[in-house]
Amino acid sequence: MPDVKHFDADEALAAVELLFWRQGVTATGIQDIVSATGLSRSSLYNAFGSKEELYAAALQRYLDERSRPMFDRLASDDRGLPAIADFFDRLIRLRCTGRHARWGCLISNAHTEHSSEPARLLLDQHHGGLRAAFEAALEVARGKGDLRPGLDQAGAAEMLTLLAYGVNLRSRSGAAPKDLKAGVETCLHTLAKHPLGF
Amino acid sequence: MPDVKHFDADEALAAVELLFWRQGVTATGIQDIVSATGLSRSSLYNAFGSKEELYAAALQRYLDERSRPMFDRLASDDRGLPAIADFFDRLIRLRCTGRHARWGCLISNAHTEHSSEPARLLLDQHHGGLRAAFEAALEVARGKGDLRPGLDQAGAAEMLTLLAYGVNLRSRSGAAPKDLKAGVETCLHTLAKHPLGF
DNA sequence: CTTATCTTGGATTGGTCGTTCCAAGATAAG
DNA sequence: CTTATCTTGGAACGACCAATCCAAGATAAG
Repeated sequence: MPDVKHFDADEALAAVELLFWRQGVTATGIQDIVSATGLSRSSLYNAFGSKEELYAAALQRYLDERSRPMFDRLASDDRGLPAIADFFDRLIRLRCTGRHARWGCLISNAHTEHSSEPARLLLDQHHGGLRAAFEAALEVARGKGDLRPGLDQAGAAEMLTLLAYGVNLRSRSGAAPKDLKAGVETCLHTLAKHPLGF
Repeated sequence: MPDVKHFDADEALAAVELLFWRQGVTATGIQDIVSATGLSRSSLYNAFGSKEELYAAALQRYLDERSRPMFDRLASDDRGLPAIADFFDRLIRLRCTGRHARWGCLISNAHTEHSSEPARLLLDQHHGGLRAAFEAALEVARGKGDLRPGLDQAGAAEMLTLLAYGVNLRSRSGAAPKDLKAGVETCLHTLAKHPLGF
């Protein structure tokens, strides 16, 4: 008896995610979403509820589909410091070139825009996830004896996380990749016991 | 013959600055500005032009009245590394406590919201100003022999600037001051030649 | 006071905001 | 096919958006 859904909810959410990512929540109207998804207002509200809920869903999708894979790759990379360097290389390339150049990071952007408590929790999750991934990579580096003696690993993980946010932010205003790279590379050099070969 | 202005333009701009700082541009309506300044729409548009121009003026005021004094203090502080540590101490206190707690930095926030080219130039000015101040402090530290040998000072200045943006961003979502401090302190320790006494 | 000029408040513009509602269309079980 | 249920598109809601305009008020020189 009951009718089934006539569209792919996640496909629609993916389109919404791109809108919020590029333009922000407040600058994105429901009409923009209707146009981008091809769905009607009714279907949208029926499937996702209010705009705020839609935003939260988009944040969640970004965290799961975009951030987490980056975190996991970093955390399971057994190279230590080179893994961290690789992470930042990819990050800067992602932020400065290609389809999403100058978009920044949806989660970083949300720090300025968010309002609801569920949204804020997602930001903390993102922060914790990235920080944990850095800690894992640092622990590997320590095992290899690559870390500067006396380094506070927890503090270093927090520092690297804040640095990543800085990269995300500045890239949105068109910061030069070479400047971002210079800042990151100096940071990595100060973590290492011996001069790095990259 | 001509009549004179009946209000203090900078006083009004200061109120507008606070609104944009706390709520962002898009979330702030002209009506909010009318209420906060006590001025009429006519006076507002007559004195400042469009909302976009008003935003640019607020950014400029923030840069001149809030950021620059911090930069100048840092650049003219002759202590070197302790000057940098002091800068971050003040920054974190400013961002996490008091009247503007959890507001972040208007310029950092603008990275997500800005649209016009004049606004973007102000962001670059801010970045360059802070970076130059860090470079000056690092140069002092080098003169004292406090810097780790082989450190790239330009890269370190860029790193510290990105770190400050990270602090600004995370503070808006209620990051714990102790976490921010931990990240900053580790960063400073890695810059120093010898263990720091603070 | 007269007069010329600028300032001011309030009404008003056309447009867009997020959201709701309802009738028409689509679907699948019986 | 009938029937019950869900989906869909489009109209409509009141509220607010940035911006403009104009008549009335305030001001200061002569």
